[in-house]
Parts: sequence; C-alpha cells; structure tokens
Amino acid sequence: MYDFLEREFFEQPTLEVSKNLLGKILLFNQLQGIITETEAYIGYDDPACHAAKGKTKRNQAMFERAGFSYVYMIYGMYFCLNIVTEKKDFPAAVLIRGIKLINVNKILNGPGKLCKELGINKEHNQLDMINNQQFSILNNNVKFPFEATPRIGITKGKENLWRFIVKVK
DNA sequence: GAATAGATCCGC
DNA sequence: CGGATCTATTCA
Repeated sequence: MYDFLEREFFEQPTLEVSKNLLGKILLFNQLQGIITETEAYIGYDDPACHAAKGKTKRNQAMFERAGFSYVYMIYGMYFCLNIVTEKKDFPAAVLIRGIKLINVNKILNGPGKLCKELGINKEHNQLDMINNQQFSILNNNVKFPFEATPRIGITKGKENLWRFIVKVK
C-alpha cells in the first residue's frame, strides 16, 4: 500500500533527507511507525558526528552507501538507529529520534526507547534498507510542518540547528 | 592496559 | 541532577 523509498532518496544532502524523512514510515518486521523526529550528522566538519575524525570499527557503517543502517550502543544500555546518507565513503547519517507507532496508540520519543521497543540492536547494524521487506522506510506521501532546533545530548556542534521535529498543535 | 566520554533515560 | 551500565576510543 505504501511505496518503498529508493536509494536516490537517501543520496540527497543529509539535511534534506532529515527533513524529508519526517512523516515517512519506518518499517521493522511487522511494526510501523511515522517518523516524527530526526537529527543530521554530517561528515568531517561536524564535531558531533561519530565519524568526524575518520573511520573506526564502530562508525564504519556511516561510510556505506546511502540507505544502509547504522546502529550503535550508547551509554551501555541503549541502541540508536541511523540511516546513512549521501555518497559511499562520505560519513553522514540521519538519527531517528522519534516515531508514532501505527495501529498502536503509542509515541516513542527518544532514540533509545525507540530501538528498545522495536527490538533493534547491533545485529541490525550496517544492513541495506533498500528493497528490504523487513527493515526499510515507506513513503507516506504526507508532509508535516516541522521546526529546527539544536541537536540533543551533544557537547560539540550545538550551534547547528540540525534536529527536525514535527510540530504538533 | 587504564581511563574516559558518550547522538540516553528515568526517578528524585 | 545523578545513577545505571558498557564499550569503543584515546591515552600513557
């Protein structure tokens, strides 16, 4: 019923992908959720980007082709889900921070809670989400008004308004 | 090998 | 605001 997003969608500039992902549907196994909050992490000049200083074992998924997943553990207890953007070997990704579950009246606000609830873990790192029936993004053909704010939880790069959140009224 | 910071969350 | 909890990365 919904279209799967093509790889070209994720090959756009990361800020554009971050905004355009709002309202799209995250599909993970049988669960679906409307994306309500995202953050952009972009390349070598973004001090908050995990890969700002180059490739490591943890961040290598960020160097994959656009449309791959980047899942990592944070604070010893939570996983965070990102979707890689732009060109292969350029480290950039969009952090999925919030979704509204479909068919269940539940809002998952926060990247750690979201992954815990869906069951996303390190096994789901560096997977291709294009043409993937279990783990992908669907086009909802809906646009929501949103606002841009500083990203959450970072110590460097706060001046960039690279967090995008659907405005609710 | 040790130290430490970290894209979080919850409860007080 | 602190504690939980742990790992990848950095430092010595």
